[in-house]
Amino acid sequence: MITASQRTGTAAAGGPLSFTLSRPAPADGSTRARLGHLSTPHGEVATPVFMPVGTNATVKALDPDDLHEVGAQIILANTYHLYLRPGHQRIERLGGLHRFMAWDRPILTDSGGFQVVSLGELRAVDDEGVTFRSHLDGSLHHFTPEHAIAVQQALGSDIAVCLDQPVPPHASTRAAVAEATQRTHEWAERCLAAHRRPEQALFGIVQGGLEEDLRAESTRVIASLPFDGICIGGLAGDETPAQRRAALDVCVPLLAEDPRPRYLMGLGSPADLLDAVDAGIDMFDSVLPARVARNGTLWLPDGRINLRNSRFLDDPAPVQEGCRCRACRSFSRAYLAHLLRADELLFYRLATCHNLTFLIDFMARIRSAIAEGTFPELVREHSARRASPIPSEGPAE
RNA sequence: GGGUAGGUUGAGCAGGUGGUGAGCUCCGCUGACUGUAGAUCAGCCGUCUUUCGACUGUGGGGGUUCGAUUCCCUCCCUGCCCA
Repeated sequence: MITASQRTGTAAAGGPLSFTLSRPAPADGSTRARLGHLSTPHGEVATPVFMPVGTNATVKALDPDDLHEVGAQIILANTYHLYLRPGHQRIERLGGLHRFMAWDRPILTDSGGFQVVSLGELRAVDDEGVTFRSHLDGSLHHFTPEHAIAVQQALGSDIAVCLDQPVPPHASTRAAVAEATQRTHEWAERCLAAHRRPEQALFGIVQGGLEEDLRAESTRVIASLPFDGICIGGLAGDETPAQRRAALDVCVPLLAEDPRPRYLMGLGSPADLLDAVDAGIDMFDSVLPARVARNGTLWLPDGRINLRNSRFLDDPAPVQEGCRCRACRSFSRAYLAHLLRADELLFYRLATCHNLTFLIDFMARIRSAIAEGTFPELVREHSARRASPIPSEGPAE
């Protein structure tokens, strides 16, 4: 086994990434929410943080200026996608991912582990690695933990992530979860061994499905390795919020004395983030706000609206009164509803700006509540709002 | 005026040469979306009905027939050609 002292460049050794807690979770146990500070080669990140997803070296529909305006502190890009196109070596030749996409702040690269699930029929897994059939041209690609690390090193992200094998919650037997989790652990060690870039942090991933003992074991195994941070994977599928919370309440207490950041992979609804911060999570990513925006749904403090609904065609109000985003500053719901129907490209940009601004501001609000010690009230306020019988039309406006 | 091709559910079409035309694509309406094979997908989209189902509907009117979108008569409308 590799220990922290054998690796250079880990958090413990004062390496590429330091994580300091400016406000730890309170001792009274009212919440596990905490305030932290990530320091990376490309700048500082206040946690809890939401990371917009830029799979193909772009957050769809936005450019870096938009991302700055929206308030993105760090974004995620995808190893698998960039490996297939345009190729990690090409990006390396062109000066690395930051330069390639003109993003000067931190980048976290996902390993491609999630594609083990999302690509469905297009892949096969064995102990050695994953065999993917490219979704672009059908060509076969063998992806090993070592390969996943090599690609991420070529991309030059601030934070790399281990190749893992998530298990989709539906139709997963305990035996399948156990096997995938065990494999994830073996791959974690191989990723550590393959990782050579002292300026790049590396996070390990906890799996274990919804099996409490496997989650706990996985947490202990991954936490015992000298990673710079701990990802919790496999919890953005079709499990219920209660199941997710239960899984987090297994993992996080085992990390209570652990100084490293905790990253819950793949969650992105406001309610999910609030609950997971309460459970002690520091980092998040999700395609949800951006995808949902492109498909016409915009988030509001009291719910959401679907701009496809005909009632917005005559609505002169901004999407959200008082919102600082460029959509709300200049345009009406009627205009956005028109752009959506007319299939105009501007819609995607404006809608994405709004939802990302909304979520990033929501995280800022969470951070200030933690700072002020009022986070439990914020949680209570939101759960009361959700339980309230007044909004009769479900989660709508 | 003559010739010719047509008129099908909001639009554009398919089909149908005497045996029950509600099929497609747009548009429209609604929903879904969580480490992006997603600016995507699903449902609905003549009327009534929660469903089952019933009814209406092939430009209008008439005729032949057990039965007409199909055959006949007549009228209307549209495109093109010729005057």
